Amino acid sequence: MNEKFFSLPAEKQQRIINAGFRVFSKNSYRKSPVNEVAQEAGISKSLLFHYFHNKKELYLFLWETCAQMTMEALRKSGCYEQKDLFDTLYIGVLAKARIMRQYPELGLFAVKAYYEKDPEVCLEIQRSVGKYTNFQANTELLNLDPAQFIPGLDLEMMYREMCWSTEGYLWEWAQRGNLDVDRMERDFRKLIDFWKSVYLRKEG
Amino acid sequence: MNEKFFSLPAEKQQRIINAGFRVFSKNSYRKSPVNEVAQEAGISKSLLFHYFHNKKELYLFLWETCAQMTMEALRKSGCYEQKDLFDTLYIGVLAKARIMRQYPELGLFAVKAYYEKDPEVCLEIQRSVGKYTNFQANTELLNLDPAQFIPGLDLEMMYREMCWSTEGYLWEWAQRGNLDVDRMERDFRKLIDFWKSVYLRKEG
DNA sequence: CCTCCATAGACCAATCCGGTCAATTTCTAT
DNA sequence: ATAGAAATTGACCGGATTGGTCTATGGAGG
Repeated sequence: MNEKFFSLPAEKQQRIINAGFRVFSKNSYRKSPVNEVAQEAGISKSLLFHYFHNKKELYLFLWETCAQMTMEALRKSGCYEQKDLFDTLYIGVLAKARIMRQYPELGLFAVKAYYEKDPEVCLEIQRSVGKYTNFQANTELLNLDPAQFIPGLDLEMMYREMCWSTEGYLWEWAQRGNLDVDRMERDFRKLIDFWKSVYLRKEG
Repeated sequence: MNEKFFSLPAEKQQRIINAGFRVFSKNSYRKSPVNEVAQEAGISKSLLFHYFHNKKELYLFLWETCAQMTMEALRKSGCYEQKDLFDTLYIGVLAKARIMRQYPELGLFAVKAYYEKDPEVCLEIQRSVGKYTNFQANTELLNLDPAQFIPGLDLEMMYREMCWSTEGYLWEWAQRGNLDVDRMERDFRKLIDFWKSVYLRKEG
């Protein structure tokens, strides 16, 4: 890719990246016209091809950017150093919300790219995933102290249930297409409080 | 549409409908080639156009079929007459599983069509939705007896959380693209048992 | 052998798509 | 002000795709 891209005013870079996320998250790789990306970004197709030699390069750049930004945001949010599961979760959500304010479709793009099956890019994506994948894992579970929770609770089930719920919530808004980040933050605060009220052992 | 379609052997009708669900659930209306539908159904494009005069008609037929089948399945499953929330839920899931065995992508198609924004079909879809929408509603909540549940439980939150979780679960599999219905039935059985163990007031 | 009719393949015109290029505008340094 | 470099664009191209049509084929029934 053309390194001059990074000399562009930040706002313009962001507009282009966002347009890419949006278009590629709505359609499969093959059915996402570069043209549309340019239009949404408010620039000409030629200019886009000036910064990225071809569609594939643009796509892979978006993916790499997406991965980098997510990891960076999570890392510096400090959510990994948290002791309490719900604190971890909440801080993670806040971090994600902060990204989504700048790049609303980043999350959707990530998932779509992760499951992309087009042979033109699929291999590269998977290879790149491999590099990062060691981290996250569900290390959280290891640190859980059963004494904190109501007796007999199936901790793994609880965790999976919470993940699904989160995905379901985000997906619902993604379909509608007009995710309101403030609203999301509030909803998640309530959701997490709900979980605490249900899963945590009552004090006393 | 050409009524002769209904004289086709059931298995062939089903194959065509399934191909339609699959293609239209993967891409937006505009980017779903009729060609692909025909191929996936194992027939020629010409034949498809023989039964449905144009793309729009095919699409709208699929939507109508999808809505009819879903409502019919839910109605005759008897899940609406259930008293217990979790029984209702479980029977509903079983009913949905039965549909998904015949039409794996029906659910995905439904959501995609519901949120479709293409002006060529969007209006008709919404009009059709209006006809059915009176039903479902969240009538379930009205029949809930708080005494059944653990004290202080936010019933509405619980219900929404369960919905999100369900959506999240289905979505995750949808992305992977290889939903195993048996597996789903088992997972949901476990999920519902988990909810019961957490939300229901302990006997005694 | 004739008649339907399900079915397919070739075809068509329009559009779309990735990508290029020459031209024009804008910025910068003198 | 002006030359030159860089940013940016609109026009363009060849090939693929798409919705849809038309004609041909092949088999079942009489």
